[in-house]
Amino acid sequence: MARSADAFHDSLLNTSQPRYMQLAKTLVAEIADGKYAVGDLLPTEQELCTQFGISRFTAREALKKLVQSGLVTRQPGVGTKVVSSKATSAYSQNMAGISDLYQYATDTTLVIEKQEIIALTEAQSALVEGTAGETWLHLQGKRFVADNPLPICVTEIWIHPAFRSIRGVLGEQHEAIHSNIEQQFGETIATVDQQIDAISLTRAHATQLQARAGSPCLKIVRKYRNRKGELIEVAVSTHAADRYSYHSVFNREWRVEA
Amino acid sequence: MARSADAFHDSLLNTSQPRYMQLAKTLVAEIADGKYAVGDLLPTEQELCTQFGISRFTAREALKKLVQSGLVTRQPGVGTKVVSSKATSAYSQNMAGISDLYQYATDTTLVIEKQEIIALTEAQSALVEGTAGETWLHLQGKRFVADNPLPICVTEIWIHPAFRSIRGVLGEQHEAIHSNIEQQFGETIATVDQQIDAISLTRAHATQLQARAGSPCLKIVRKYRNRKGELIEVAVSTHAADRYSYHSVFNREWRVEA
DNA sequence: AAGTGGTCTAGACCACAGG
DNA sequence: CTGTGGTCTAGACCACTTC
Repeated sequence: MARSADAFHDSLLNTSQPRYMQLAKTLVAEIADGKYAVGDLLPTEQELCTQFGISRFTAREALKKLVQSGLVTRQPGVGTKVVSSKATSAYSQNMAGISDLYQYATDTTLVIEKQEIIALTEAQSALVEGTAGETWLHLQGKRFVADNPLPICVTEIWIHPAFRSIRGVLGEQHEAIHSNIEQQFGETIATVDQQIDAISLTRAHATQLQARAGSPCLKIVRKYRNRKGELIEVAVSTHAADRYSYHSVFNREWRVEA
Repeated sequence: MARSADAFHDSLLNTSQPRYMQLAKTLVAEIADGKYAVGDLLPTEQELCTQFGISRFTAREALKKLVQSGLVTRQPGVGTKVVSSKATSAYSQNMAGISDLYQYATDTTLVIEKQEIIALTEAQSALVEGTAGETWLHLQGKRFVADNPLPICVTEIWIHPAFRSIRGVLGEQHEAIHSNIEQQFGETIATVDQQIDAISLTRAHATQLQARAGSPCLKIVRKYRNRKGELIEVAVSTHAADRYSYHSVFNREWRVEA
């Protein structure tokens, strides 16, 4: 314990990050290293306070991060129990956070077939929270997985006028479009909200997917926002039902409300 | 502002919930009512403190809830901006964690119409990760929302033999079945994994939902597990596409990254 | 310069689980 | 009973945005 506390205090020189985040990383590393095994109890809040010379608030903020990562569960009167030793469950289409969206983009291939700057129609302006007539960049393509020649979905993307000069988004993409925006413009995606619906395949989409018109499909709309809440990109994906399935895992939070 | 603050103080008599949660619900309601429109700034933390007579800690905890719900974004030097009013025609469920599953169960009504103990078929044993012949409790029902007489989904539930003696799960349910299991048996649900697919409505389901057979629908399979990873309950819900929409928000800071 | 949210401290009381 | 985590207060300093 003394060793990790020393390492922690050394890291306090790094002012780039808040203390609770540094403590969270320290604990994550210790769990990954096996210092605390699955089923073990982490030090209590009080112990963390004295060991690391921090207030209870800071210790709790750090422990919150572990709970949100699904590494530990907490219970009044019991303590903080380790339930998993790895922060991220690398594989499988597991949507637990933004990072999984990046992973998804590298695991699959998006082929952009059309790229044009368009003036928003009324309907489109409602979707992208803009005003009709604004000139957004509109992309259209299909997403493929591994060897399968059949696309898993057709994707339409709208990009805010400020980023419509984005380069290199025609043809095969092996990383996310929003990742491109982040790199080329220094913009950061802070939140993504998505909505999933079941709809009938339109004739046009059916042709592109080589599926039967009217068959069920998953329509996923993802809106990418910066930390100001401004809409940077909207992606609408229409998935052939038998080629795609959405999966996610939730871990118990610190609080249960009735 | 005086009215909402008064209503808030009245609700303080309700000790069933912490203050920050009550404040969060108050703000969510005010956003839904249009008191704050999309693009507006919410009161600052300082204003909330004085208006509601709470400390900054409590105000911040409440605002965190709104951020997690994707309703607002926050920025130092600027304020708390509304980015969504959560107003949709069809019932839209927001899933950010397990607690939202409890909330969903209390916001809607599940009517269980059939309850029987069955021996697993081969197909069922694969679904519930048991062996054929095991005797699980099988429930069947429909879920309703508010005044709408049309159900939003039909639900089938399988419960592990250890908990098949569960009581009070026939008729109208206003809390989650897994919540019942937790209370009656002291078992704790630690993780939930769910899978979402689009399928065609079978004739039987179409009749129950009073919808058209063959129309698209969302099929959601949720598996509830305890801390040991053992499967406690499996719920399969088939949603009429035009009555239900799945929504979730990812925030950048949800994960601890090394 | 003024005000915002982000971080942090040092206290406090509570419900709950365990011996 | 003691100790746990959950909630809450009243302060404080900071980086940042906006004027």
